[in-house]
Amino acid sequence: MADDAEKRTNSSEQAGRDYRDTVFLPQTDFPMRAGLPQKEPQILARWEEIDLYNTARKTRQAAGAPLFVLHDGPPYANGAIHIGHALQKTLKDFVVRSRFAMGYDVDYVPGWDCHGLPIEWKIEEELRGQGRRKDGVSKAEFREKCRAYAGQWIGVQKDGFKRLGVLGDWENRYATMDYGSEAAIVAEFHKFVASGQLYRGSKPVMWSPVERTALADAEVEYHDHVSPTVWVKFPVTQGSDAARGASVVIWTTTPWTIPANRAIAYNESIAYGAYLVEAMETDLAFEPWARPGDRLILADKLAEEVFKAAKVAKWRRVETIDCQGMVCEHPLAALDTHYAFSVPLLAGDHVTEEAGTGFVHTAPGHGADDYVVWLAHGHREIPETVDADGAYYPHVALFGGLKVLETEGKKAGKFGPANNAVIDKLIEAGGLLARGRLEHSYPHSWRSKAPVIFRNTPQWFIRMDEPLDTPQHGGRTLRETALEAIEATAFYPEAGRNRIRTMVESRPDWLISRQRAWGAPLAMFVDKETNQPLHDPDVDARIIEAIAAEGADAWFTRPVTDFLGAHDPERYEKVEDILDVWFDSGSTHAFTLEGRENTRWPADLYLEGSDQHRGWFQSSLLESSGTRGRAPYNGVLTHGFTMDENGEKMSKSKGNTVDPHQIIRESGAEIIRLWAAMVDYSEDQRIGKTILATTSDAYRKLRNTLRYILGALAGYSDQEAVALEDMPPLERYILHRLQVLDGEVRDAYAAYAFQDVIRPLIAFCQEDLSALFFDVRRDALYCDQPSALRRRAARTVMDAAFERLTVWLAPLMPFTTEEAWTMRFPEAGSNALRVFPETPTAWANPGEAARWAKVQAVTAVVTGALEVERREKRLGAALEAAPVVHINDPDLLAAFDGLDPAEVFRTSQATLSAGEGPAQAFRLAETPAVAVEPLRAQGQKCARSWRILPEVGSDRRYPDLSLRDAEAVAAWDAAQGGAGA
RNA sequence: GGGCCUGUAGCUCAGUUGGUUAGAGCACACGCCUGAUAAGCGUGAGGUCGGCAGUUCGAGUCUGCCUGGGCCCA
Repeated sequence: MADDAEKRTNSSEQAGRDYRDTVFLPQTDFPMRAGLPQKEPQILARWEEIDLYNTARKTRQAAGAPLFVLHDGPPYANGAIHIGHALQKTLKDFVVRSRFAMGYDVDYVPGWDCHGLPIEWKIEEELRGQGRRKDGVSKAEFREKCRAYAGQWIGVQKDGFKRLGVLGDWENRYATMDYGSEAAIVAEFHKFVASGQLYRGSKPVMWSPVERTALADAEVEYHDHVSPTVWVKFPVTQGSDAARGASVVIWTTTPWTIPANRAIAYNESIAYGAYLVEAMETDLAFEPWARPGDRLILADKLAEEVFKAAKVAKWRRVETIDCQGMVCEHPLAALDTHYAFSVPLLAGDHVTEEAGTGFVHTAPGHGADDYVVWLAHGHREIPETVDADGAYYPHVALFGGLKVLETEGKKAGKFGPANNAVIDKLIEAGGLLARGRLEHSYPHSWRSKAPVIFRNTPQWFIRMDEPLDTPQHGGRTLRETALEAIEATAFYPEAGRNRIRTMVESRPDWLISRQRAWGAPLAMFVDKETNQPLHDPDVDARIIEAIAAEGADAWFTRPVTDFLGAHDPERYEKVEDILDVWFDSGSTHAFTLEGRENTRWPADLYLEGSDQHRGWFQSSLLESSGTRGRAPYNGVLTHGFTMDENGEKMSKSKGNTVDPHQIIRESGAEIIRLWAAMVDYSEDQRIGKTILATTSDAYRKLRNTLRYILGALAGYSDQEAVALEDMPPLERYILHRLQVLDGEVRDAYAAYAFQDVIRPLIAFCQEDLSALFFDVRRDALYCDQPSALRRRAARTVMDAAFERLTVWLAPLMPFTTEEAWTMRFPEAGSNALRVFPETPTAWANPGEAARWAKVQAVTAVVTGALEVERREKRLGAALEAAPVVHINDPDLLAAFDGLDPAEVFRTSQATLSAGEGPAQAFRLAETPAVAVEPLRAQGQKCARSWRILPEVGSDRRYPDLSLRDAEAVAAWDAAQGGAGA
């Protein structure tokens, strides 16, 4: 308070004139508050107007720039964009814009995945809503509805992506449902047919009775589900003496598969024994199915558990059992001769003794392991027991027509009567030992959420392990080709290589057929006599031509004679299955990187979420390896998933989702972009309120730095520029920092390490510019004459910093840098078209860097000393101080050669002194050679610069100014026509 | 249940081949400034480096186990 009063008195005594007008304060229209939600759409409109993407391409092409191809992984055209989309498209845009800035011609065609079950399901839902049954709608109409639905979402998503500032060839976006794409996909399929990589197999596949379709692994999700469990006795008919008269007990959660049973699997490393039931539990509410005297064969480790379930109170192990060569009869054999076949015991490693009985009921048509072990023992016949609706075929004795799952109405997805019917018959036949219920993880359809079953179906597969006799393959199998391609690909991060390799090494043949409507067809004919696909290039050409003209519908609606030509229609079966959507997306490279201008196959980069190791990276790899003998990409970059603020997965039910539209509405797309730039995208990232607030703070720091530079550069032109050799040390240091950053920024962008761009740049703005350069140079910028070398040098360096910051940050923050650039250079064209400017190597100056490290160390002691004075209320502003700084280290002292210590310390005056300094002087442990006496500045306060100097008053024209300020005002007054005090 | 990845201050991240009291920016608290002002400068507080055990003279860094989280599969 006393100080304030004193200051007022001082200034009022000398208040001859208000010098404010003569001070060169920062001047700019660049607002401190961004107003991004309003401003971004204006900038987008401007980009649209100048056709930024194509202009950039043409400019680069005219300059003979090298090509960079980023091939877009197609999002599914269903639903609004979520934060995961936003992250991914933003990262892609970082790549596109940074490659443009590095001088490349960048090809980026956004695309959409359109076919498939989720859209079919939506349309079915829509039809149900209208009270129409799917059967009452023609396939053509159904597909038309799917097409319209996908088209609508492409529009919505495209708008969302463009709003994020994503640059690309939106006009020529690709879609897997475009007629040309469908034709290309089918042409790719024909290549597999022609090279003999396709075969028709019979295999139990995941089947959804509710949707009447086979499901890919990716279409299945696991949920807890309560199933009935049964322990079933299979009487032994062949085996050791101990085994005969006993029953092998199996345990299953799918009683309905018992009619399909053909074998029992056991494990040779499990110990089995024959057990005699001696007594049952008493006081049971029901009559148990086991009886004293029963002889049961079980894994020793599991016997107790089984007896508990069967309510057996007392039992005795009779003998060790060797399962090899044992044969049983089917538990329903007594009820119907249909089941009068032998049930062999087969050894299999998949059998464990963790739960059950140590024996696995084996129905080759209803389980993957069952199928494998069945084939491994030389069997070929796979019984077909259940139809597409999940009902037993009529030929299945005792159960014909019964449904495993309900498929219609409210009970759709619930168990049908099959389970209970089988259990009842088992009881009747005396084959049931015990029953129960179990909650376990069970496969469900990703779409309908209904349980799925394993069902034996004829399907089309691409072989993984057949040696291929084509020029590209040279006898290698598809698996070998793909594995070699993985080794030839760059992975960011490197761990992705191992991940996809493991999957490709162990994956089964590629099941590509689906019994659905909305997709590209397996457009081929099969010879009914040989069961082989028809190979006729003319037929294929007619198919492709028709699909290219009319879409996939042509295959389904045109008469077969249109395609077959001279071939006998009676002899050929037309395949009406459609292709797995992964085959579609795996073929995008074929119709996006080939047959277009100014692009190249293979792509430089595929960039997707880490889930796509199983998905698009792999489907593209297999498709391309099968047809072209290598991957369609040279590099693969993966990002993690976006979690909530606590690192937990987002879900609508948890209510922890973050909506990109809301962020855009409240803060702007730039904030999403900056967030994406600052996090480690290769791992899972987090987003939420706190994190977005932190991001906005970082944004403000960058924005204010640009704003201050813009303000300080008001009226700057190149004529003012100072040559490097005339620069003061501080400016040389800043130029050195720019030179270092130039290399760091280029390297980081080249390696897609956006964090390594933004982190150093934020630190540079904070530490070097704001806290050092701007703070030290404020006095010169505000008060030196425009002609003063010091001020001109500072502005020259600010110009260099502005030129670089705006372009280095442009790929990450295109909106703000565009705003700043056009604010300063309205006629210079879009900032987004600029290339990283060369930064002279002559700017590199490690000597200055070393000097300023020392200067900063000394400054820290000075500020420490002043801080103590402030705390003691002896000092306010640093300009009130005139510290005496004792430096007992010649090296540290020499760092101040050519520097004005008062300017560096931002005090009014300062004195450097060699030597140890008085004992009571302020010291810091880190810099023991420096001792500071924080004296008050003597003299009068300059009314213009506010520095306190003894010289104030010595220019009689301006008695309240320092000499420098007096000269500056004199020049100012002269320029204004002599007006003065 | 299996494969891969991951857990350093409130937030985002650094921490080279294991080596002195674990760093930065932001946020926070306090102070200064009031000519970058819904700004700027400074000072400070804040971490048993997910946990346990081991290897080592020495571990955030290496090994094993456990635990939380994620992706993919079963």
